[in-house]
Amino acid sequence: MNYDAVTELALSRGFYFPSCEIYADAQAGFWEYGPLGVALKNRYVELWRRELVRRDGMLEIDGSQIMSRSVFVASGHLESFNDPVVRCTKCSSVHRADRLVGEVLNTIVPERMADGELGALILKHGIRCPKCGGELGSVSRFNMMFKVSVGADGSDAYLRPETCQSIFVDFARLFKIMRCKLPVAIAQVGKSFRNEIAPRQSLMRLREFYQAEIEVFCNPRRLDAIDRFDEVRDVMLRVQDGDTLHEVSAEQAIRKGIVPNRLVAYYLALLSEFYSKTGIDMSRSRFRRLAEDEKAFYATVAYDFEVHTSLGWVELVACNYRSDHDLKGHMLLSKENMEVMDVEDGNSKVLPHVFELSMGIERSIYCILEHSLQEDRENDRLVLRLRPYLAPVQVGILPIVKKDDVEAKALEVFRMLRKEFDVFYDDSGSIGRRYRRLDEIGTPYAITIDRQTLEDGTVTIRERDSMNQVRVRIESLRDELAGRLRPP
RNA sequence: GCGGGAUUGGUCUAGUGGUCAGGAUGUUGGCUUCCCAAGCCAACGGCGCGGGUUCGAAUCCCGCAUCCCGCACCA
Repeated sequence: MNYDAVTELALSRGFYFPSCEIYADAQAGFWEYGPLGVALKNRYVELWRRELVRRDGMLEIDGSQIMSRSVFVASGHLESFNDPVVRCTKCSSVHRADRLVGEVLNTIVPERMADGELGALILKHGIRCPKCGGELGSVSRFNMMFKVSVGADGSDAYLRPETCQSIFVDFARLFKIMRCKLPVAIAQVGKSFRNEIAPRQSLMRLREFYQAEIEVFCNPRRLDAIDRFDEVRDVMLRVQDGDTLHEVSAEQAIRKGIVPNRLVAYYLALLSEFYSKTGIDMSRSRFRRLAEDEKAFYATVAYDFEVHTSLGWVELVACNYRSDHDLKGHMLLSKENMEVMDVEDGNSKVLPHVFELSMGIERSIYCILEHSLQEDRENDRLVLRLRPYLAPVQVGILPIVKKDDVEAKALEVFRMLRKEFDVFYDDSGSIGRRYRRLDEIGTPYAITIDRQTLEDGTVTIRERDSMNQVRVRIESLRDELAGRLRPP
């Protein structure tokens, strides 16, 4: 389906909707999860834990969202998490100063060139507005971090612009107390905050959003020494490099040099296996290798996991090789030693490098919804074909008619199941109407209580996708449902 | 932030100055109904915010906000 259909479903059924919408001063880029959205998100995160955190033996932390100024001095965000811009004094359009200068002078402008220097170059070469030819103003910066003041004296701190900084500042302690050996991965789910200039497309570009991040700390001399690689050597990867889409196994990707080392290939494979279980159509996905000018300021090699939707290609996960950018920065500023021993490398001291998988949860949720929502013309219904283990409401409980004895029995079944499963009891409207309502929110199973139930203690389980029904005994319902709702 | 379009019950929408803002869908209650959006009765619920023009504004003007598209940026 498309963006409009997903948005309409989200608004009308409570997956997500704009924040503070009853007030006129509500700001763009903030959205709330409604009841169904929370449940879907929680199940998504649980699958992420299962397929990545537990599978790989990662450590998970939950850091604070407000972090001290020094963190972002060390990480480079205060310096680099912004773009130099110039505004035209005539038409007031805004341009990237570094790109403009680079284009006109036909050179590459160093990323960290000072604003004054850029301004001087603009003056010296008489660069004017490319749109209207007007005179350009002075170079300024827009930092994307939200500044907050803490305590009575109001000292500066910032809302973290990416969750991973918590992991980096905690690294030395965690490595010691958790008896870590390289390579080790530390994971975190939490909120990040970016003061986007133009938030857009509901869940796709938010100012406050969830990330699930994984930071893999590794010895840069041993990037091919991953014994776990054997588990994924046959996993197929779709890697886009320039104009070429390679569809290869993880093993072939290494042999053909499409992915630089086994460590990167291993984690791309884990990610690929994870996403194939979310219900996203993997034939509409790719790992796109980023060109030099597309990468974040801290990355040396970067792949974006992208999914094609009605909005075009959407970036769900940034996979960045951050080298020792962060640990080195924090080590220099904090004086905390971040070097660790690598016993596998002759007991040498090493400052670990980092490969990260930085996942946008809202974007993932959106893609799952768009790829799962289908119009079933034959049966005149809208069906959200979520994988059963991701569905917000897992089971509908429906008395076939509203009659005392049938209702009583249905309520009995409902009470029996409600603590173990997310069940929804519905006795209003015709049975077909109730099935349709459940289909639209992705409920995989509906249990119907009818007259036969009163006679022989069996109920029907109706499957959302096939609309088929089977009869099972009430006593076996619990096991039956648990089996059907278990992740693969 | 710039340019363009839009904003009417939960959702989709009709309505371009003048009767109680109409419909569809939905929701709630009732009747009917034993397997896939049936029917009947009743009820609920709306003009994004602020200012202006006018005897009178959902409708015209201005400002703001939000949403959508393009540019730019990004998980």
